[in-house]
Amino acid sequence: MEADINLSESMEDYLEAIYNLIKENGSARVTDIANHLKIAASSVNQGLKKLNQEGLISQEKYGPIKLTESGLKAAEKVRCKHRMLYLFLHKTLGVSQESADHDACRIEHALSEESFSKMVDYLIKNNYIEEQNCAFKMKAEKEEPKMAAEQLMLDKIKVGSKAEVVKIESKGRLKRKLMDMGLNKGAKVEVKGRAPMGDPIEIKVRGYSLSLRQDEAAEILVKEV
Amino acid sequence: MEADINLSESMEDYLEAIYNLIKENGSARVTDIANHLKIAASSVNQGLKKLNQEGLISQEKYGPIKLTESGLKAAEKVRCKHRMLYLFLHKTLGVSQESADHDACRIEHALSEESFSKMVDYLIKNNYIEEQNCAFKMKAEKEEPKMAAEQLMLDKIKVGSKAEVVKIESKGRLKRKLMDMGLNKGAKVEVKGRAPMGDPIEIKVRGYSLSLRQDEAAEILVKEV
DNA sequence: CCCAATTTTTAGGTTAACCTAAAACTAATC
DNA sequence: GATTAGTTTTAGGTTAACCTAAAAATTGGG
Ligand SMILES: [Mn+2]
Ligand SMILES: [Mn+2]
Ligand SMILES: [Mn+2]
Ligand SMILES: [Mn+2]
Repeated sequence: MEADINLSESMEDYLEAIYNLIKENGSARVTDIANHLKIAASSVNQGLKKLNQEGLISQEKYGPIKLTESGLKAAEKVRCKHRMLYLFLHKTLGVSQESADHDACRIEHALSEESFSKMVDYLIKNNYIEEQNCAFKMKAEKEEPKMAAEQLMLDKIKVGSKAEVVKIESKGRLKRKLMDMGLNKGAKVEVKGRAPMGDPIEIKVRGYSLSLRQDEAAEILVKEV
Repeated sequence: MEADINLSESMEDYLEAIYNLIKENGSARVTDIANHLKIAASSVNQGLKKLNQEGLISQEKYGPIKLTESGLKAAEKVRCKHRMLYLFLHKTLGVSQESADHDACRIEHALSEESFSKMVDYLIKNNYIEEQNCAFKMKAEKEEPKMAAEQLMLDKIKVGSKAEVVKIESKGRLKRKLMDMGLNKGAKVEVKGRAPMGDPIEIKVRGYSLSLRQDEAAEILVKEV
């Protein structure tokens, strides 16, 4: 309900793609976005720079793409408009899935807040959606598909839980070291124990047992399994 | 139903504006279009050049802007989409007139043929429009507001009818002469008589009686009153 | 550690759609 | 006919959003 800086259609599409990719794959890479939107990777890269400047994503060179708070909000809004429009076109008007989806992704950028909220009302009244499921916030959605299995840093995982490595955030030597220990993307890890001050964390990876310092573990992005 | 060269959003808006202005004022001038779309006249001028190249309008330097056959078709399609969307947003969803109109003029460019025709079906079923009134051709519309009081050349006006000068198509000396005779824009004329071969046409303007050669009369665009 | 494959970034374009300012032209009056 | 006001066009920009090709960094094995 605040400022809501005017985003261009492209910027909205980038945000939506990032949101969807993170939800599906756990991460949104430049090439994934490029394939999704059918544009060159270098164009995506430029777009991301702008989103970064606007504070909608956080991106360090070669680093993973994350939505900031305001970026997430904006992405959800676009996605919600897209889904509303899709439902309306497909379910109410009987437009084919392909056309409905295609048109929805163009119209989503042109729908004012007023029209959007009136359309939500209409869809609720006609039982195509449930009240709390979409109304402007898509609350339920945040929990159900869970934004792709909760992502957090390895040092935050509680003892006994299992997780899968998504990305190693650090660079250079440390990254090398961690990867050489078998902490590659996709590797399954289990947190076996933690010393009193949290400092050496004991994990099991690919059968091996490993001790990690907390600051090392804090560099490893994982998703709970 | 044919080729339907891809028009950009801007080009569609130009065509729509031209169509509406001709209908309302009898002519579409560069400045009118510019005011209507809230852009600079020079930008409109550039846009018109492109439309001209595409064969959608016919435009000679400093001359009047006319829609060609295909331009008219394209303009009608855009206008029809605009009106459908407006009706849907305003009448069905209850969106305010301003928002409905504003959104309609953005969405009109994003609506596929399929979605458009399904929406027309929907509006017909819900009695917001009549079948032949809009279905893709807007037939009725062409006649009712009559594309602004039938425009034709003065030599085609039948004896006894009255008309109003819209534009003098010729240039230079002849135009000067005709204007000096009082045939300015807005002047009311009455065709009093015509010689056997149609040649000298007798008209009355601002009280005076005048004789015009047929080729002179053929340069004067008028609308019937 | 080193290498090849992949990914990301940079460098250097193009195009559509705008803009302002100034020039060229037209309209209407004196 | 000349003057002035208004309109249209040209000239010379800017910006967003793309592109291709090449450089730089990362990934995952050997
Ligand atoms: Mn979109
Ligand atoms: Mn979309
Ligand atoms: Mn429009
Ligand atoms: Mn419109």
